[in-house]
Formats: sequence, structure tokens, C-alpha cells
Amino acid sequence: MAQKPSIPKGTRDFTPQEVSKRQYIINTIKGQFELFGFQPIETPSFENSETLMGKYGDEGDRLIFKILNSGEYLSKVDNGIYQKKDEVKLTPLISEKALRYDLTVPFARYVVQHQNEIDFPFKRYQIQPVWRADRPQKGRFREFYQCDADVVGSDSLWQEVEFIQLYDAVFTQLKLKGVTLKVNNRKILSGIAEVIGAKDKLIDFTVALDKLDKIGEEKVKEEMLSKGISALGIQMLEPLFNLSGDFGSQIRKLKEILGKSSEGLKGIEELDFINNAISKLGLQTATLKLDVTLARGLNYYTGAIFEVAAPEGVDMGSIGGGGRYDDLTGIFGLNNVSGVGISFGLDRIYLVLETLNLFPETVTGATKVLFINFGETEAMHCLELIQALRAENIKTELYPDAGKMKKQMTFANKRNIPYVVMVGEAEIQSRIYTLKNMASGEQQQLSRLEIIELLK
RNA sequence: GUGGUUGUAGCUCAGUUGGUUAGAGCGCCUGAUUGUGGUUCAGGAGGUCGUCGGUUCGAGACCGAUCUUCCACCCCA
Repeated sequence: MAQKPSIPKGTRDFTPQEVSKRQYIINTIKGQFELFGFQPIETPSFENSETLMGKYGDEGDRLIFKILNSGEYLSKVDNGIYQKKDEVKLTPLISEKALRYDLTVPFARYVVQHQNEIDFPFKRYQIQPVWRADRPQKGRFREFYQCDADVVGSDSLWQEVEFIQLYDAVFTQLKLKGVTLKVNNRKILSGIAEVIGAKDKLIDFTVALDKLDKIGEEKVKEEMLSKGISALGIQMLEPLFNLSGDFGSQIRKLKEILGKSSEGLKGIEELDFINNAISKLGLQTATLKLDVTLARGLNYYTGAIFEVAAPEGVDMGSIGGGGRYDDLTGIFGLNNVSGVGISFGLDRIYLVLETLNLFPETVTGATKVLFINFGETEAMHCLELIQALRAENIKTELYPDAGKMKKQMTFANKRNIPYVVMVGEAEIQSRIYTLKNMASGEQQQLSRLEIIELLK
């Protein structure tokens, strides 16, 4: 019995046109990655569960796709646990593998595992799909691509500076003008938390603060209160909510708020360094902006935090993000290796380029000329010609069946193939072929060399 | 995981308070045109109305479950 085919929620098929457009974005990003000296790696689509679990917080664990063990996976399970239906205890017993949730943690694992072969500082890029058991909505899928570039083994702030340039270079080349590169520093957030006496509630504090532009000052204060941050502390944040002015003046105001927090001041210093460098170097189309509310949920960031916002007027979440994580490899037993990296959200960039109509028309590598098939002898002759055209790098096809001419022409038309060549008895005799321009309808009689010249 | 929303032809969508044989546009196929597509004209095919169950004399429409779409939370690219 035939069943209606379907694909799982949050996944997609891609048509040839869509693949071409995606390749266009990927090739642009890849080209810039390599221009900046990054080398590609790939890691498996699934990892051992313990590699991933606990790295993204409780929320993250919930969103990791677990892979059921093979075979008699229930035989090892203790009856008590099974009957209590305790997922937290049961899951590790029946699932030992999980789908990759992002590219950063697998990369950390890779670095630790290959530490003796790697020449540090190691700059790697990675473009692969990741999976999240999330509820899909606009720009959110359960399978999507991340395009990551990271450097490990260097504390230098020049890396941060280069990543900002890299973002600028990619979006400039994609003709996506007006993206905002938001930066912040975890040390500043941590310093503020310290100053207001909420050092132990750093995560709750940052998650709430992160929502400022979305839910507003009052709601943020409410959330902080409900998470146990003191009213007095929240009052001290007042200047933070009204932070304005350019990068430099915001930094001066932050300095006042942070006062004696040495960690916070360190963060200020780092941001100041980055801003000075970028001011001198300049950006092509992007704008660098300090955003103290920028927190990003991932708890492994320790220094700089980046997020890329689509140009104003495009309703899309962030199209990229990243930051510095001083001790990511520590969880896998390799200490004192600092890393910093950024990520491009391919699927969201696609949606933004589509919305703004920024894909070049030439993005599809479609066939340029179709040879009409009149029969066995003619087809043989065509293939000899086609060989010659392909040798000149002209994308050429022979219609495989000697069907009706109308059908073959319709096919060329629907595929948007700009030229067709007709080779019948007369053409074979004279070795002068009929080339038709499908857009204008014009036809000319040309020799093999003339055709090559025209189409090359 | 919570709350809401959507599903009718290949696509975009109509379909009245429940009532005969479920429609349109576009697309598709055939012919006018056996060596000429895109325009025009004539004709044609295509539906278990997401799925399963219920209410009813009668369900595309009402009820329940489930899947799916999109949206808001949570979180995030």
C-alpha cells in the first residue's frame, strides 16, 4: 500500500536552484575563511553522548537528538529505573550516541584528541549540518548548517580583530550591506554581576539582561527579581539600561559602573583594544556596535562575545555569533588552551538574501546549450560535437530520446537553456549546424568552430 | 517542553447556518504546427478535502485524537 511520503518536522528538501544558492553562500564563506588562513576539518555527524551532554546547559541537553542503541537495548536496563519512567536515568542506558548539536564542542574534542599532531595556534573552519530537537519556526530548523571558524592556542586579541574583519569581508562579498556586528565581553557581564552582588547568579542575570531590547526594561527587572537578584542590585543597573552614545563613550560610562571590579575592567580594556584597532583599520559595509545586553546563552564564553544582526528592516534573529572561550578543551582534559571563534548561520543568511533579492542571477550553473536528438545517426554526430564543446568548458547536453521536436524544445525552454543546436541529415552533410537563440528566436547556420567561439 | 494556528488538484487559494456530481487561476497533457519552444486558440487529465475515530438521515464544514505548517514562549543559528 502506497503511503504519502513526507519528511520529519523541521527538515527540508532542497531543489537544484536552492542548492545552487546555498553553494553560492557556502563558497563565499569558504573563500574568505581560506583567505584568512583557516583550514578545513570535518567531524562525525554523531558523537558519544558524554561528549555532548552537559556542555550546553540543561536546556541544551533537552534539545540534543539522542540515538537509540542497537540490538537488545532494554536488556541492560534496571527494572526499577524502567518502571519509574525516569528519563534522566534511563536515557544514558539506552542511548550512547547523539547527533552533533553544534560544531564548537566537537571541535574541542578534536583538538584534545589530536593535540600532538596539531601545530598551534590552529585555525580551522568547518561547514557541516547540526541537529536540534527544537520546535521549528521562522528561520529555525531541526537540521541546519553551521559555518564555523575558530582559532585555538592563542590569547591574542588580534584574533578578535580579525574575526570582525572576516565577518565584514563575507557580508560585503555577499552584497549584504548594513549588518551590525554586536560585541560584548563576558568579563564585563561578570564584573557587573559582581558589583551588584549577584556573582553566583551570573547565568540568570545575563539571560535576563539579554532580553532587554525584546521585552523591555521593566520585564527584565521583574525577571531578575524573580531569580533572586536584590532590588538594590537592580537599582545599580539603572545607568546600564540607558547606555547610549558611541563605542568610546559607552566604555567610559561602563568604567564608572564597574568601579573596583578588576575582572570587569579587564573586559573593558579588551573591548577598547578591539574598538581602537577596528577604528583604524575600518570596515567595508558592517557596523561595529557595543551591546552590553548581548549575553548569548552558551556558558562557555569567557571573553569577547559576538553576534551578527541582519540589516535593519529584516525580521530575522541573529545570522551569526561567536566568542572567546578560554577553557573549552578543559572539559576534555587539555588545559590552558584558549579559543575564539565565529559562526555563520547559513540557513538564515539564505532567508535574508532571498528577502532582499540579493542572489546574483548567474548563481545557477545551468546548461548553456542543448542538442536536439533526431535519431541514432544524428545523436552520434551530436556527441562528437558535444565532446568538443565540453572540452572548451561549455555546459552541454544531448536530449537523450529522439522524441518529438516540440517536446525537446519545450524541455529546453523550461530548463532555461539559452541555446539549442539542431543536427539533422542536411547539417551532417554540410557540417554547418543550426544554432537557435532561445531568447530571441533567431537562428544561424554555423560551423563547429563558430559555435564554440559564440558560446565560449 | 507550554500556548495558539494551519492543512481542499502539481502550486496559490475559493467553497455560505452541515444538503445532489467539491470549484477557480496558474501549471500539466493532447491537437491546431510530423524540423521549432516561449505568445494565441480548441480540447483533456488530475481530489480517499492531512490521517484515524466520533456526532448526524447526511460531514470538506461540527467534536476528539494524531501528524504537519506557521507563530509566540523557553532557548537559539
